[in-house]
Amino acid sequence: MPPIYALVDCNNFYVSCERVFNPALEGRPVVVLSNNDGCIVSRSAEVKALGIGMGVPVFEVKDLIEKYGIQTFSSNYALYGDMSRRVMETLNGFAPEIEIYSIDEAFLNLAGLNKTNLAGYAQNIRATVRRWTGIPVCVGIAGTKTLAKLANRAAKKFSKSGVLDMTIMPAVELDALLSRIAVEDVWGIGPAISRVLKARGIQTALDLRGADIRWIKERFGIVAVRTVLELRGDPCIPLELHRPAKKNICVSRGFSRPVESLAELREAVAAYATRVAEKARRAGLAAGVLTVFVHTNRFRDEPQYSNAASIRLSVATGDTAELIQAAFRGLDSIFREGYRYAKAGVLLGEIVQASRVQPDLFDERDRDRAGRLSKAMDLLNADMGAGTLHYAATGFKRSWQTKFMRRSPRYTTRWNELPAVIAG
DNA sequence: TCTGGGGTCCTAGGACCC
DNA sequence: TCTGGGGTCCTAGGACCC
Repeated sequence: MPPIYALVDCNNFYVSCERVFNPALEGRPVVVLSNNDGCIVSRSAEVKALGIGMGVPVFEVKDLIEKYGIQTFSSNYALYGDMSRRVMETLNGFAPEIEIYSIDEAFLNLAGLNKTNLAGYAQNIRATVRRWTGIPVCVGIAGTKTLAKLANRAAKKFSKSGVLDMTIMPAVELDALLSRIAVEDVWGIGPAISRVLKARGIQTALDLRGADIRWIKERFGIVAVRTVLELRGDPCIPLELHRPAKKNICVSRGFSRPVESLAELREAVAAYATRVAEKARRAGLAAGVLTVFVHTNRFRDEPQYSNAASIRLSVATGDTAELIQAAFRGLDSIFREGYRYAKAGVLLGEIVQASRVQPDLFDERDRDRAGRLSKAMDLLNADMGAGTLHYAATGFKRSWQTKFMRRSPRYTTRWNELPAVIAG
C-alpha cells in the first residue's frame, strides 16, 4: 500500500509554548531569541507580518521591536522539550506509524486507516492537539514526504482551515500551487543549490519538478534526485520509525563577550564537557573520542583563528572528570595567544552503549567508583537544579557565560539555585 | 607518449535540516 | 556594542591492499 503522509507542524512553536503559559501574549507580537539573546528564532504571526525575517540579529530590528512593543523571550529549551513531548504523545494516538522529525514536527502515515475524509481526520488531529496541549498546529497531506512538507507550508500560508490535502487536489490546482512556491522553499534545497538552479531558470517548485533528472544527478548528486522524484509523487524518502542511534553529541556555545585567556577558555570548555557528559549518561551512552574546538568571531574584522583537536579515549566513557581532562588536553594543544575567542565547543564521537563498553586490559582507572560518583551528581543535580553540584574547573564567576536575560520561568521543570561545588 | 584494476577505509569539507 | 546550537548525510580524494 502506498504511503499517505501527514506532516503535522506546530505553528511558531517556541512562541506558542510561551503563550500557553502566558495567555496575555495571545494576539500580540512575540519573538523568542537564540542563545546570548542574539538572533530571532521564532516569530508570532504578528511579527512575520511586520516583515521581520527568521534568524535576524536582534540589534538589526531593535527599532521595530520598540516601535511595535514586540515581546522578547530568551529560549527556554527545558520548556519547549517538555511541550514537544506532550504534542508527540498526543499524535501517537492518531496513526500506527509516526516519525518524530524534529522538536515541532512529525510525519504520520495515514495509509491503512481507511479514511475517506483525510482532511476531516486532520482537523480532528488539530483540534485534539490544541485542546490537550494548547499548541496550534497545521497539517499537510500528500503521497511523499517532500510534498507533505509543501502541503503543510501551503496550509500555513494560504488556507484558513490549517489543513491541506494534496491527494485529492486536481492536477491543475496542484501545478498552480507549486508554481507559487519558490524553489529554495522546497525541503532539501538549500541556498547553495537554489542559487545554481535559479541561474538555470528553475525558480519554483513546479520548475524543479520538471527538471532534467540526469543533470540534477550530475550537478547535485543523489539526494537532490530524490527530492525531484518526490515532487513528482514518487516516494523515495521512507518514514523512519525508530530514531537511529546518535553518532555525535555536541555542546557548543558562544561567549557573552570575547575571551582571550587560556584560563577562561578552560573554564568554558570544562563546563561544556560537563554538560555533554551529562547528556551522554542520561542517554546511557559513552564516547570513544572527544573533539574540542574554538574559534574567533567571523563577523568581525580582526585576526581570525579556528581549530579543533580530537582526543581518543582509551576506554569509551561518559565520565565527567575524564572528559574534562581530555578536553583540556585538546584545548591546550590548539590554544593560541593573542586572539579574541568568541565560541568553543565539545563534541563526543564514536558513541556506544555504556553497557557494552570494551574494557581495556591495562586500564588503571576505577570505573566503578567513577560511575557511582557521576550517578550521584546526576541525581543531585536533577533534584536540586542543574549545576547545583559541579567541578571547580568550570569556574565560579563565569563572566563568559551565555546570557539568557529574558527567560520565562521554568513552568514545567523544577529549578532552584543553591550552588555547591566539589573539588576536581 | 604509453605506467593495472578494483576494493576498502578514513577524513575533510560541503550541503542540508530544524 | 550586539550575529544560535545541534545534528545528519554525501562525496571526493588519499592511503593502503592484493
